[in-house]
Amino acid sequence: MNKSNFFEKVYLKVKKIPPGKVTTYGLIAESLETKDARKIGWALHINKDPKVPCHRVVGKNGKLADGFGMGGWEEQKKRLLKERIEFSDEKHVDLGKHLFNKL
DNA sequence: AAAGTGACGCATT
DNA sequence: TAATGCGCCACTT
Repeated sequence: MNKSNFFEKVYLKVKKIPPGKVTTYGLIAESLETKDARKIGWALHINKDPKVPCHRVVGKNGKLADGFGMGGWEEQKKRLLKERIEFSDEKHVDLGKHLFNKL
């Protein structure tokens, strides 16, 4: 049942993201003292916990994830828009205004 | 144990 | 600018 403590750490970080803010895989990876951003996305991919705002986690350049597990990046974008988060492109969040780097 | 996988990141072509 | 390759680290089979 417990995949690994690593996942919990990821979830913990993501859960700390306040509404209206976003963060990147790389930033979370650094917070966890690792270099692998892939693990972050992976942890969120298998995640089913609605308490984890995975839609607030984007790529380095604010890019949304193609493989979002609930309907694709379009669903993610919809949620972000709901939190007043602005987009610089269809698939890119405006990190300059909403980046949360105080994990 | 070895090989394969993965919602990324960065360098190079 | 876009596309491709390689690296990274933990998990699954």
